Amino acid sequence: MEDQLETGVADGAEERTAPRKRQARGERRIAEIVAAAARVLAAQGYEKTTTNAIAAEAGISPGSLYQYFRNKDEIAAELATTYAAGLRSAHDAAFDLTDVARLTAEETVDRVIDPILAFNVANPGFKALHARPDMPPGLVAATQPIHDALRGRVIGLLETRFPERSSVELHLAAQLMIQVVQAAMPTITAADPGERPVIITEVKRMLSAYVRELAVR
Amino acid sequence: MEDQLETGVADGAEERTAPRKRQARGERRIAEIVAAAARVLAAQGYEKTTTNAIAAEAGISPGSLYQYFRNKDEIAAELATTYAAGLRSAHDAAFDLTDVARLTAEETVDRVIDPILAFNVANPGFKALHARPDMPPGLVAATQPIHDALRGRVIGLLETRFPERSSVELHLAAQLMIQVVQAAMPTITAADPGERPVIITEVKRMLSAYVRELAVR
Amino acid sequence: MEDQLETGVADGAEERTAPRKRQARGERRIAEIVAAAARVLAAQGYEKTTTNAIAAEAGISPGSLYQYFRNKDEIAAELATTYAAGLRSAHDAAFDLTDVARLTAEETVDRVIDPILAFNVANPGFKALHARPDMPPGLVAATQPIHDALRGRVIGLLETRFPERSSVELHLAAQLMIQVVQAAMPTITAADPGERPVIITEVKRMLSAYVRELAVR
Amino acid sequence: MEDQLETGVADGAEERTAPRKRQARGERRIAEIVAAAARVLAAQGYEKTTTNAIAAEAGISPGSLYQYFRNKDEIAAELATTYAAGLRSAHDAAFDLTDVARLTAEETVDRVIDPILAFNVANPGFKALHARPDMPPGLVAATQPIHDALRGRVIGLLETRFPERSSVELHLAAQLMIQVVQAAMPTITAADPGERPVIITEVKRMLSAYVRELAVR
DNA sequence: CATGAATGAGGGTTCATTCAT
DNA sequence: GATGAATGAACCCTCATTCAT
Repeated sequence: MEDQLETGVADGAEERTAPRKRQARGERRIAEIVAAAARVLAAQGYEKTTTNAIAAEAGISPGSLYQYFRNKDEIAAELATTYAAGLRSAHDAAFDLTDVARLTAEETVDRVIDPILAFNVANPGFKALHARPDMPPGLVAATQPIHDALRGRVIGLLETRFPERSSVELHLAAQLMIQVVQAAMPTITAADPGERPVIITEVKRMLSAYVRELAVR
Repeated sequence: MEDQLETGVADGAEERTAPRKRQARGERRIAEIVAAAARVLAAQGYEKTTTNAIAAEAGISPGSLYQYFRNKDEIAAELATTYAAGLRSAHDAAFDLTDVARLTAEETVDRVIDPILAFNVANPGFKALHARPDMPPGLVAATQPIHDALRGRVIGLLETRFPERSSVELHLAAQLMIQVVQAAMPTITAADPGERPVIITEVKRMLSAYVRELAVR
Repeated sequence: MEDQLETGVADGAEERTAPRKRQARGERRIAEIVAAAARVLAAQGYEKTTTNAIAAEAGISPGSLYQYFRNKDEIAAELATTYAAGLRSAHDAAFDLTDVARLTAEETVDRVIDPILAFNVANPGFKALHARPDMPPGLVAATQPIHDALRGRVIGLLETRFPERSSVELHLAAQLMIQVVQAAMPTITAADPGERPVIITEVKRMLSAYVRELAVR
Repeated sequence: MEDQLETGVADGAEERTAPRKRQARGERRIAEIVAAAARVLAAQGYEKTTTNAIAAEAGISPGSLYQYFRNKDEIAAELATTYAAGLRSAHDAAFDLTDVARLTAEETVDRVIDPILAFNVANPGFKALHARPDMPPGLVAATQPIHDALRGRVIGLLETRFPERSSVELHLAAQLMIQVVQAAMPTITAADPGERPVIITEVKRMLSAYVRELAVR
């Protein structure tokens, strides 16, 4: 899954000059650092994650970090961007809007939730980046794209499913649905793997009920 | 315990009041410190809250903090206890289990949520104390009572309303409902006060739908 | 043995006015504080002994300490003085210079050492007051009387026993003998009580050999 | 270990020296810090020695200390190790067990004491590291090797000289002899350099007498 | 570019001492 | 006098960041 972190990033800008290689190397380094940050973040949480620990995990010197990032928050921001991309492509794989109108509430919910769940489980550092009261402003800004991308997807799905509902309504609904999943995530990941389906089912029940309510509102 | 301090000093009326006054002063100080901590916590979040900042906010010296608390976590723990009590009494005012069985889903949800919402709005430091992956163990322990108390209330209400549901089911349902509210709280408090009712309504819709689903499951 | 701490201090100045009682109370307080200090010192060592701990042990408030002593060192100084007196009277009981000239080396050594050993064992706080490189100057000065008193006694004994030896020689010899005992004290007190006699015997052997050497020098 | 750091970097000569230089710099820094610690320790004693003072004395920042040592005790431990090595080699220079059996008591004593005396005079920080009741456990452990090494030497010498004595006896004798020297050290170093020989002679007399007693016991 | 030693402002906490009551 | 809350400088240590090599 850490591999994913590099996917979709370094391709597309294949120039053929000397700087290119350096550029490529730089991007690889950035990816390595970000992957290291993800690992440390997953293990320690945001506040207890030190830049030295990230550097050590990435196998480079502390000083080198600052060749690529101006400060700690910027690393987190880059990781957030990476996560946004990863989540986007995870959703891409599952999303197919062609027959959304015919989906049951349960199916709709599955389409929204399952990729999020899978992504959270596969990327344990993800949760350390969630909006929290004491997040530094820079990180808040950096985290925004993730949420925007995610919400955009869900809004798109809801719009297709409920064309009669207002944009504001769906915006709010999408946000709320996502928040519910994220709120339940710690409980899910902390639970015994065998117990997780029970919790997930409960979350889905709530969301399905909500989607149904949205239909008849 | 406090009484004991006064016992055995049978002579002199001022001997009886002096300790009480000091006692009272001590409790007032503790309350002041905790209130100051709540303010700083609300503004800065847990990790960025320094003991010096709490002391300054409370108008005392750093050393004085430690006359009343052994360390930073203990201050947070005391605040958590205070919040637990506040939340309990907020719920007490709203809770009346006598006719719960006749409640509609909407009414049930209101009973659960409204006190929580009001409490969160009134106590902006509350959110800084929520369980997070990188919380110090002492704070985790200190925060537990709040969650337990809250969940206990909600479980009690659900049990009365849905006697046919299993304890495990209701336990999970209660936890999930609370998580939803807490997850939506940042959005609510961050929103323009005029916009809040819309968001709150949406949250309640989701929960009401869930409660209804719980009834017919 | 703590009783001893009060002995020989408060008597001799028995005035009969109002201040007298207060004076007496003050001296009793001082004695209590000093005794408390001795206990804490014995348990914690000099550096780890806090004035608050002494106050608590004495059953008074920190502020009250400073009614009787200007600072921490002064308490230690007073304890040192008390110890000097105690040691003096301990020696008084054992010393009888009338027939010293006829004493064997072993007997001479016993006379010097036994009271010191007994005193050290009985007053576990004594060792915390010994001259050490990091002692505050005030305490150094305060400790001096103990050593002077002790050395004075031993010099007196040696002078009687070895009238032919120069004062400088005996001064040095006395100091050295005392140092040896003090140096061995931690080993003795730390040892299993059953093992102590073996160590003590060894110390005495060394000193006896030295005293004999002093005779034939 | 150090070698390993250089292995696997087969290209480039500067690649081979750079680590060595850095390594060397690190070891020099450690030595500087330890030397600074010795100076501060000599002047202030263990408890009053602050890490900031050591850093200042070493001409570095407080934080830099912790690049090389995990905490204050570890610095002391390193100094203790250094002292142990220094003392060992000081003894090595003076020790030659081949003809110990023929040594007079005086010569035996000289062999034991002279290196210790010289070492103490040359290393004024040494005394601050001696076992005391209130020493932090880490320092106790760190100091142990010094004493063990020293005692081992003396025991070895005594065993060669007095093969008929039991191991327990010699163990005790060695410890006592060392304690005597250490106990007399403050007096010696504090004394006017011109006066020192007199004191030293006296100490040696006592120990010689003891060694003689050991022979005829 | 890479290194990793160096920095130094704070962080939480302690404690001898003071002072209002 | 007695109290104990209050003080605040200082302690040990951390870590994001910089800089000489």
